[in-house]
Amino acid sequence: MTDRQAGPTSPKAQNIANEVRRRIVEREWRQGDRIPDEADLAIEFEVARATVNKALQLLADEGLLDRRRRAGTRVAVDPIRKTILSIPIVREQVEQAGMTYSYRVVAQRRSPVPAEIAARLGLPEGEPLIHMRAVHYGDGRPFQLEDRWINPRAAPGLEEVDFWQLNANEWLVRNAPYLRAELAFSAANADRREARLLQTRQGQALLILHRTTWNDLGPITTVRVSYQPGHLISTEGGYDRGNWPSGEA
Amino acid sequence: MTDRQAGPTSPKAQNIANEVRRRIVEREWRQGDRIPDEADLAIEFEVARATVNKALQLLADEGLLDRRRRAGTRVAVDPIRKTILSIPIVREQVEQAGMTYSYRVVAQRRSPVPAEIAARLGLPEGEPLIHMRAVHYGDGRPFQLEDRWINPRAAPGLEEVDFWQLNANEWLVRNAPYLRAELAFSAANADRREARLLQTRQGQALLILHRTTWNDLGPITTVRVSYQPGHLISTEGGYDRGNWPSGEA
DNA sequence: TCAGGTTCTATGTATAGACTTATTTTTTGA
DNA sequence: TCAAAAAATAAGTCTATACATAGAACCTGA
Repeated sequence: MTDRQAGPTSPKAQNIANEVRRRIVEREWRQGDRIPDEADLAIEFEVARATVNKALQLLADEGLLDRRRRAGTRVAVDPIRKTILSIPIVREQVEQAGMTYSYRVVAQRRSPVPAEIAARLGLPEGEPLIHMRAVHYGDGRPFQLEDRWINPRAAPGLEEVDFWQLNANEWLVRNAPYLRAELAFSAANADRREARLLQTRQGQALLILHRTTWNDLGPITTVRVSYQPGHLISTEGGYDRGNWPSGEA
Repeated sequence: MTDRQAGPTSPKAQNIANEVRRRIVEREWRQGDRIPDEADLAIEFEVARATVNKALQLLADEGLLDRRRRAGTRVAVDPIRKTILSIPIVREQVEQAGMTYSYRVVAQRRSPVPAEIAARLGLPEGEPLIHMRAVHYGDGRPFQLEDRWINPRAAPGLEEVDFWQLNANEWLVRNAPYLRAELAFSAANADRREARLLQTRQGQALLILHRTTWNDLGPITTVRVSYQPGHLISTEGGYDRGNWPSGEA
């Protein structure tokens, strides 16, 4: 009934997901509770079971629901905090902030990989990789610093590239798509070189991002990014794509 | 034909997604290229269009594909790095590391909210909130430190709780599910108090996590977590759920 | 030439029905 | 009593079909 008077079009699965969220937040359904099964909800909401399934899968992906075959669907006891984090390309990030982007390679050479990095990549120690250090600037002020190891065996076409001119990150992103990525955050005190390159003082706390990527040929690259002091990496909106219940606040 | 001999069962949509990934990584389909439309792929893979749609949506969510109505599907030019980050509950994290968890409240009182926090929460300055500081330990050694502001108006039942005994984080997680969350990372030098509580030296670089959550009643809580020196927060597996192509490496 | 409308097309979403599969529950039998 | 076998059930997946809709592409005609 009231077939559709909800103006702009509201995807049913979204609406159902929102309604379920509401019931959870409103504590009609409490943590650990079993909720009605898909078939029942399909009847209640007057939709096909597939639609309910889609909605509930969405919520399960968010960590709000636990679903198990035959056992049914329950409100997660520990609504794990899953967020989608997207690491933008530096240049875009800088330009989006209205600044002029520039890039400078500080060092680059082919060099046998040290033990620590080799372990991270799963390569034998001493394997010759390309090592480079570069600084990214916004309006001439240092924005981030990268210390990167690249495995030429996993990045065909790499040898021809002149990284003194081109941004390694962008070349890799555009030319060596990866299958798997690992990402980690930590903090470190700026050492003397970092302090100099980032134009800050030694000992300053820096946010560090480690990223390693692989394709089917093996590890492509591992990079340690040091951000300028005070930099914030943030994610927003706990939930993937999805409109909010109208009265969002 | 060859109806099903693929042993364990492989969800078709997953397989298609993997195959598309392979074609992208293998550079059969290059960044910016338009790929065949759903109908064609459905014919090629001998599945229903809905199945292709599911696979491609998955890849679009990962940021590997750009899809637009009528314009078709293209390989993303900047395969944005989207990762799912899940922040575990402290206690579980500690216990999973095989350590004994403990928790100590350092300070707690009702207090008018300072301007900075008020702004973050979208509340008027001076609103009386509950402010608390606590340390989480693993095997008696400080693991993380939290500095939290709680809005009792958004967390009914809060007044009765004795946070000197109970873990605020867990109580909130279990009793005040949120609709929206904001999360941010940064780094900071330990001040004198932090250094003392974390048993480290002043100036030590610390990884800081800020989290603020809302429900339909307004902001619930905002917390600043300082991790022990050297702590790493990592995410793994660039892709959501999804089996890997068999020869993953 | 170009603003405005029209057509067309690839994706977005929903549907009913079927079948699969993991698990729980129940039953059976030693 | 307890373990193994059988039944039941809820989610997981796929199919075929339908219609909606954004947005290119193509037409107009002034």
